[in-house]
Amino acid sequence: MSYTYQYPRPALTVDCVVFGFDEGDLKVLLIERGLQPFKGRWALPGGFVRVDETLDAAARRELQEEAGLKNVFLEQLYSFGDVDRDPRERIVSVAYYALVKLSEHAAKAATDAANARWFPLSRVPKLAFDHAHILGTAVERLKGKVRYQPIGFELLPPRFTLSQLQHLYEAVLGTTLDKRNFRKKVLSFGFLLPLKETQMLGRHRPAQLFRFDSEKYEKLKRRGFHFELERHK
Amino acid sequence: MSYTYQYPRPALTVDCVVFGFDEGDLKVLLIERGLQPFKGRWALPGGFVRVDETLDAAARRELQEEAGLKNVFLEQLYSFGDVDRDPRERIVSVAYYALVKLSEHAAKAATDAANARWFPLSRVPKLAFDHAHILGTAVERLKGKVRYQPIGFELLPPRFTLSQLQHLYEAVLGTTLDKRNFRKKVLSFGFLLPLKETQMLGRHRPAQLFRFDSEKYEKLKRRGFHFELERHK
DNA sequence: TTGACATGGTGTTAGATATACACTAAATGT
DNA sequence: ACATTTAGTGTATATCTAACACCATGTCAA
Repeated sequence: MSYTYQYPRPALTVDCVVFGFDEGDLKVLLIERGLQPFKGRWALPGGFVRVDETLDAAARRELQEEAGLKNVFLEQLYSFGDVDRDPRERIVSVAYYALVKLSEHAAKAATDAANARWFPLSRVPKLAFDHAHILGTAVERLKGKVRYQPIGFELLPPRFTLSQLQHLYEAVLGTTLDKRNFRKKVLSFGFLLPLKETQMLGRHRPAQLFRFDSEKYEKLKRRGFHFELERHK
Repeated sequence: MSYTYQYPRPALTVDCVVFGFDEGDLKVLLIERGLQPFKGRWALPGGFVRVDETLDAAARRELQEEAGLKNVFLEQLYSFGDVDRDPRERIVSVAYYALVKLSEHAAKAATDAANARWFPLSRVPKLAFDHAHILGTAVERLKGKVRYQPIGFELLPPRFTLSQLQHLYEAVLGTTLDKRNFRKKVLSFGFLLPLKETQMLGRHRPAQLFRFDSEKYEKLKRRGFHFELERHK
């Protein structure tokens, strides 16, 4: 079976930059390519867009198929259309970025796809195609976005400590933050719910656990509240 | 001549939201469709991506062909891929937005494309395809972007008064701003160069003209300066 | 020529927000 | 019990934001 058109058409793919956070490190999920071109190189999960699925659906399907990921935060990033970005033929790729709670998904991903691995951002290997460029764009976007939308919580377990939250922001923004000022600010927002439980890890004082109250956040947002953590520079 | 592929492929287009600013109004450039579908309806300028041109190049070519526009500020907006967004067949569109100095381009556009017209954002007619959705996305993006990047100047003549600048920001953000605070802030940035000339328009005191000093802005940016006008809300 | 009109241009103050900074608390392991 | 490690807390200062009113300079018409 084949399909014929009057004019030549670029092929259309989606590629996903999947971020996770663990042990104080921001990580990205990569797939080892089993086929040419770039056989053996690491690449972003992705694949061709089917003619009967939306772009978002294609991205979600690829995440499921290649990494065993479901129900993750997913947002379109940018479309990459350099003429020579794929050596085979003209391929335009719509890139997405996803945020996953590593605590929940690490196990699954390991079993579903033996050729998938998490890499700390500081130790990403040489990537196939223009994927290094896409990854760079995604990191920039994430940095910009965490400041004014509470998406950081998508990278943490459902229950987390304020220190975890602070370390996440420090990793994403590439800065260090003042503990007292950070706590004062995030608690002042009013959408962090202290739980009854605490977390004991290591030989030191246990930490209060919180969860992100998204209903409360939505309510605040509708009333004109605007999230903003750490202004630029 | 025809082109055959093993799997069906969506067609790929670019569409451009072209913004202009005039008489205190933010405007958008639309094209009246001469062919089915949506014959006679207004639509965003755009067209098919050729297999040997980048996405940016396709957007620039369409702006040139359909609206006589050259050398304008152009940035990718978002890619729209709903399955039924075009009644003919599956078409994915990479949307761009452009900012043009109406003072310079209004005349050209009028002659180059008889079926092109500027509409104030408040009087946009019913649009073809999902173009109303694309336009809405572009307006949101513009609103967000003017706050933290000095792109407003792309919509003004090379020499402008502070009142013009303020009215532009008021139109884009949909608010009113305090004149003294606004002037204090933009002048404090240090990239507005007062010119020797003034502008006399109407029977009142003439206004000082300024130009945007982009070299100075770039220098400041490299030193860690970060433009920010009117924080959210 | 004078006065009405229209827009241009200018500073200060009070309140809110951001920043800098150091010690005690509670658990564990030796 | 003490050494170690991370959790948790308040205040003072500097900076930024927001609110606010009047005079200046031109044109036009009476």
